[in-house]
This record gives sequence, structure tokens and C-alpha cells, in this order.
Amino acid sequence: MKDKLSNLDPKKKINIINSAMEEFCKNTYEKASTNRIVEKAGISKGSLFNYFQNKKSLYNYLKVFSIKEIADAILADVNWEEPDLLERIREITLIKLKIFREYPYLTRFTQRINSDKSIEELKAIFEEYVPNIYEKVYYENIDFSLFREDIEIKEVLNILNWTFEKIGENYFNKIKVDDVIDIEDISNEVSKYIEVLRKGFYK
Amino acid sequence: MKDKLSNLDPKKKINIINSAMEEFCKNTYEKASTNRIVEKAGISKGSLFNYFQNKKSLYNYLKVFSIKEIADAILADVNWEEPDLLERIREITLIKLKIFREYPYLTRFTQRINSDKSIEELKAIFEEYVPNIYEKVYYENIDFSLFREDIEIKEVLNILNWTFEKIGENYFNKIKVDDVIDIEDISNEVSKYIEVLRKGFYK
DNA sequence: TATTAAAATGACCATACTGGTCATTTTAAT
DNA sequence: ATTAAAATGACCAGTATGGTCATTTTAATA
Repeated sequence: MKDKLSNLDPKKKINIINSAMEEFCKNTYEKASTNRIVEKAGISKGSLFNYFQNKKSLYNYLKVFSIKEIADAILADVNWEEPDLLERIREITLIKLKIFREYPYLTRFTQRINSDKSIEELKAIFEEYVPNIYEKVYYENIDFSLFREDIEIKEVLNILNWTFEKIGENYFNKIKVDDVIDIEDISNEVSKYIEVLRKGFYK
Repeated sequence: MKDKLSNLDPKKKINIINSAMEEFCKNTYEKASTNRIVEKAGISKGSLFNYFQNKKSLYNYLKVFSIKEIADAILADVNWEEPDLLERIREITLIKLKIFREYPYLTRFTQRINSDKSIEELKAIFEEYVPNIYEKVYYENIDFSLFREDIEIKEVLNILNWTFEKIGENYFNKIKVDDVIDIEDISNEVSKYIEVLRKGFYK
């Protein structure tokens, strides 16, 4: 019962989380305003400070929540028997997109905390909740013999990652509030890039 | 003589520009503080509002300045006879890096104004100062027969771009204030990726 | 329906910062 | 010594800050 937010109506909970994430994404921690958060979420100031002791503890809650949310989805939904890294990345891209529909600022928020906070602290959170997920994603059962042998794998892995990060980013910027997300459209786009990358970097 | 800033000692001018860009990069326009700008720049409030009529005109000045600065450098320094797109991108990446040394927030600032402002306004500024630069960069004298014919060129161009954007971004995040930038180190990294991309996507 | 406990509210607080002004001081040139 | 230009920073009214808490609303139970 540590987490007062979880007793709430789920829609309300999601609403508060999204409002707070949006505010923390658009402002530095210091300048993110609890007034705007409650306004956006449609709750009273008193309630927010009933759910959370103070601004800092709200921020910390979001940090853990976002890391867990994304990692749990990956751990649960990825087909870990798939040996083709491109297929795995496809899966993860679409998983992130599904999360995006419920929490539009979650991916951005995780990037934010990655860039502005002490790496050590984040690593600790990650290790506590989802140990070794990076290694798991990139190496567990992956068949590297699918790749061309005359190309440095390290650079290729970065290019793959960056490409799908950018695809997601571009979609995020394109979408207006309350837009419907056309998953099929995105899937097709992702497939096009997978095909190109496969032709370029696979045997 | 429209531009009061240009009468100043160049170092002072650069200092003010950098302080202001930093502030506008780290905050939304509304929350960017002129107090912090003058503090960072080491000038008085009165001076800033002597150089610029108000906050808005300072922001507009920076918009035009950043677009011109980066476009002028590209127009002047690129070897427009080079038919290899990867070599052209290499050149531009290094040009941007040179600018980065003098104006560490300039690239970020242009990304900022790209994402948060009305596209129309920006296009107008671009067209006024550097018409058709995009087309020039990607098409002027470029030999597309260097690319493999079995791969969609549109996706390849995006991948190339995104890759070098990300390389720059990562360097930017790695560098602390007052760090020396090791151009040779970066050049080597850029070369590695060029080699990988060439192997993947060229004939 | 009356009682009660839990949940939600928002006016209120001292404090801090906002963009911008302008009378005064400093600097530099003559 | 005189003057003009440049730089200063105390000051302004207005607004926003994180957080509190006495009061009201809601919902469950008797």
C-alpha cells in the first residue's frame, strides 16, 4: 500500500502520470510546476500532495514507473527464441509504440532522465528492476552469423538502433494531441527500413 | 547599423549569443530568463535591453543568426564538385563540429526552433537567407549511380542522415563544459561509420 | 436515514522570480 | 576639462512557486 496512486481509478491514475510526465518533459525539474500538473490532470493541489509527499517524490515515482513499464513490456512480449536481431528490434519498436498510446510522454521521459541525471543512479534503478536487460535484448539467442562478416558489428548495431529511435521520434513529433495512431501505417514504415537494413548489412 | 551587437568586442558578442542560446535551449521561450542570460554572459540587465528591444527580439535575432551561421558555412566550405554523397555528409558533419566549438548550443538551438515553431515561419527565414539549400546539399552534382540499385534510396538517405545526427548528438552529450574537443577522434569515428555505410549501401 | 471515516478541495502563505525601466556612474575620445 | 556613449543595477508591479490545512464532498456502513 506504499503507492497511494494505485488505489485510484486506473484512468485517473494514468491521467495524473501523463500530466506529470508531460510537465517534466517540457521543463527542467526545478521549473516544472505542480500547479500546472494538477491543472492538466484535473485534480486539486491538495490531492496531489496527498498522493505524493512532495514534488521530488513524485519525480522519483515517475522515474521508477517509466523504467519498469517499458522494461516489463519488453520482457513479457518479446519472443526470446527469435534469432534475427532485426526482427527483435521490430518487436521492441512496436512494443514501445503500444506503450506510447497509453503514455505519450513515457519514452521521452526516459530519455530525459537518461540525459540529465547521474548515470549511476539510473543504472542502479535499472539493475534493481530489470537486471541485464540490455545484454538480453542484444545477445540472448541472437544469431550474429546472419550479418555480413566484412562489416564492424558495433557500428551496425548503433545504426540499427538510431534508425528505429529516429523513426519513433519522427512519429511522435508528427502526432497531434488526440490523433489516432495508425499502427498499420507505422508497421509498414518499420518494415521498409528493416528490408533496407537487411539488404545492406545481412549476408 | 541595425544590429547593435556587432559593434561589440567579438568575444563579448559570442559570449552573449552563447549564453542566450543556452538559456533558450534549456527552457521554453516563456520560461527562459533574461536575468539568467545576463548573469551567464556577465553583462548588466540594462545592456542587454540596450542591445535588444525586448526578449522577443533577442530570440528572433538568434533564430536568424543560427540559420545563417550554419548555412553560410555549408555554402562556403563544401566542395560542391564532390559526387559522393557520403563524402559530402562527412564534410558537413565536420563543418557543424567546427561551428560547435564556437557556438556549443547552435545546433541544438536550430533543432529547438525547428520543433516548437510554426514551420511556415522557419521556411520563410530559410528561403530568404539560404534558398534551396536542402536540394543543393542532397542533389547538386551527386552521383546516385554509386548506390546499390536494389535498395530504396529514400530510406537510405534518411539512415545516413540520422546516423550522423546521432553521432553528433552523442558527442555533444559526452562533452563537458571547457572540455577540449578532439577533432581527430571524431573524424575517425565518422570515418568508421562512413565505411560501414558505404559497404552496406554502395555498389 | 444517520453516522462516520476517507478522499478531495482550493484559498492561502511567505518567498522568489519575471521582463523591463531609467537615473546614475563609468569609460573613452576629444 | 568637456562631452557623448556605454554600462550599470536598484527598483518596479505583477505573477508563479511548493506546500499546508481547515473545510467540504463522497461513499460505505449501521
